[in-house]
Amino acid sequence: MCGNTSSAEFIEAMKRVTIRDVAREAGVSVTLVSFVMNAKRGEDGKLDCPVNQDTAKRVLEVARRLGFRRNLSAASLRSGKSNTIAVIPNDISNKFFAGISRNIEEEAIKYGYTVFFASSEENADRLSDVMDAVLAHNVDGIIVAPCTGGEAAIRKALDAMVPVVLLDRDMDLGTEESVGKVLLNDVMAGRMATQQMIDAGCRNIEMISYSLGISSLAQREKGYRETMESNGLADRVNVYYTDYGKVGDVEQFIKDALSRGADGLFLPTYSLSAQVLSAMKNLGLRTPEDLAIVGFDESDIYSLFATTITHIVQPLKALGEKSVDVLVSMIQGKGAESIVLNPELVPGGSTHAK
Amino acid sequence: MCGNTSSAEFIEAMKRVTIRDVAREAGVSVTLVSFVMNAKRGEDGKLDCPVNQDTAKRVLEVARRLGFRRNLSAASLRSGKSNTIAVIPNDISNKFFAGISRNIEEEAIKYGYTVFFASSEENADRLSDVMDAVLAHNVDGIIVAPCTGGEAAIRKALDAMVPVVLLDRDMDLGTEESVGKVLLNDVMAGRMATQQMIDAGCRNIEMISYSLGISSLAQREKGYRETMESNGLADRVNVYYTDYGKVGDVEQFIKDALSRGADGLFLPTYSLSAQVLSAMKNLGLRTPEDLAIVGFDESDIYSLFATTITHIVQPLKALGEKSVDVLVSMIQGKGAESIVLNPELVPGGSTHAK
DNA sequence: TTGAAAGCGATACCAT
DNA sequence: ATGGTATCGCTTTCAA
Repeated sequence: MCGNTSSAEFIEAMKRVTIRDVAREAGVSVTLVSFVMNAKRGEDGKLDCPVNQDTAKRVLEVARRLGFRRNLSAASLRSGKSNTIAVIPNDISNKFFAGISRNIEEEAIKYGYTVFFASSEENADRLSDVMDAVLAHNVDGIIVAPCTGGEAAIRKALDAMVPVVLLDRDMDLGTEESVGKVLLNDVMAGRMATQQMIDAGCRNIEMISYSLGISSLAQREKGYRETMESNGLADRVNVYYTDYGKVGDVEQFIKDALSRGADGLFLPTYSLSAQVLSAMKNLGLRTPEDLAIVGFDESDIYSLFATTITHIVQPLKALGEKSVDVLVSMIQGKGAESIVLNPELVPGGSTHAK
Repeated sequence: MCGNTSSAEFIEAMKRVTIRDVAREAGVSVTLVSFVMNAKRGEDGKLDCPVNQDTAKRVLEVARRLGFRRNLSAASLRSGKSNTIAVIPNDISNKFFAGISRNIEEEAIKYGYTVFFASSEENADRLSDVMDAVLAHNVDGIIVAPCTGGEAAIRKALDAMVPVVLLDRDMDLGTEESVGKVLLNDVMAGRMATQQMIDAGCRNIEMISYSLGISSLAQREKGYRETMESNGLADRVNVYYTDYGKVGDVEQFIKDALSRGADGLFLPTYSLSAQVLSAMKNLGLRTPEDLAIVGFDESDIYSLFATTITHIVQPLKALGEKSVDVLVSMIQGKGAESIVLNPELVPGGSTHAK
């Protein structure tokens, strides 16, 4: 039951089973046990290490019987690697992250990495603390969706020579060459959304955004502005900035927008889309009759609203996979790549021509 | 700029700064540095360790200048503690977890713990792997929302003497006494939902659930059955089970339910609620006229549907905080507590009396 | 208040 | 194919 411990009173006080215990019990050296425990299985099921297959089998059996579990702290201390990567989204509870986390995890497993998530909660100080924690844990690499003011925190990782991949949000760190990037073509997203409404006959298209100072929002806005300009609608451009987390002022904005003749609205995030749809329902407004709408990210709300809502979707699977690919190749000493992926527009009733 | 390293070519090859480097540079022993680095600040801002305040300040200053960062692998190896707890939700991208993760994190920080998240993705094998990973990382405790068949994985943690708190879902592990629990009063949730529809005049109330075999769903169903029975509607009880992740059969079920006279529907999870609302919209059904509805968990969809939807909300903040409280007290050697919290019903138009 | 030294449990180098 | 042993960076007695 409990290996060579015969008296029940020892069970409670049982110390952790170490590689030495296994070695002694199996009659081999710790070196051998270490080899066996770290060997990956070849496609034939055999262990690909310089150890006799029978010895290996015996070691494995003893380890299982004794309940051996590798102590990663020790391994990491000695080897400097932990086979662990950290993922730090700006907000662990948001839509974008919910959709991408699983893809990241699955891709990481393929490379043999374990993934831990820790949230910065859109707060630079918190990001700094989280960064200290993951660096203290000797992670081999970090995927981060940085929040405003997070430069210093990210530089910590760079100073510690731990590879970093920026996901979803770009950032100027000075030492660009050493940072990987996996981003959405946000300008294109802004263009697609705006053009869709123009094609539907809208002229006075406005936009609501957050005053967060993050690249993705700035780029989506850029796409909106460019498209308005290239369609001769430069003078109709209007962007309203609300605070992240603040609720309520969106309703007033919509009323104002309508009173000045707005006929279309671009919403560059899921949460803004949800707020606006909710406000429109409260105000008894319909889309596209009263206002054309293009939202962002995937959600049940787009199909549940009275009219289905046109929205921009991000290639979450590709974003997740690529961020891991880029990070792993950096861990392996290759250079930092930058990848930009294209969004897609899912047409709905909210941009039907009137 | 870089401490005592004067030549630029050394910067690239700079090894990790250790406690010894700090000790040498500050002219003290490593013991002292260790004391200082681990000291917590008292309320007066002074360090509460047996070290001269001036010496301490000097050490701190040197550590900062050299860019010292504690190696948690070494600390954890030596001390056996990591000041880290792991949270393993059944699905990192689901509604319940999204709402609770922040509360868990904030409560953990109060106790000085770092938290890492890792998802089991509703899969027992995956949970087993994740459990190996977090145990290898020497976490001090684990909060887990177990998936079906996860007993063995959880027992691993128990065997390793790492405290475990079951969140959201109960589970029979044999050795009950050593497992903490923080659960919702799911029976009450089922009762509240059902009673609300009965009060609105419904008689033929049905329920859709998942064939997942998890306690929370079973208990919610129990509450539904009990309430139907105590209202003399035992013969009207009908529960349809769909597969988690499967989409599409809900629409057919609704049609069937209506054809046999159903007038109310209890949806015990968010995802079921979303599926049903979507199906109802496709079918052109209205609530409460065609069917009364009670959904689960908080979401934008409940206010965006043509009629607002009555739903049951869980005390996410309390669930998150309590799970950490219970875990920490277990880490401190106190006994395992079991806590059950009550749900609330948020009334909406979907259960207005007809 | 301070320091010397013994580990914690792996890995990795060097033998054999 | 296998074994001996010196580390990795920190905490933790025990002494001074």
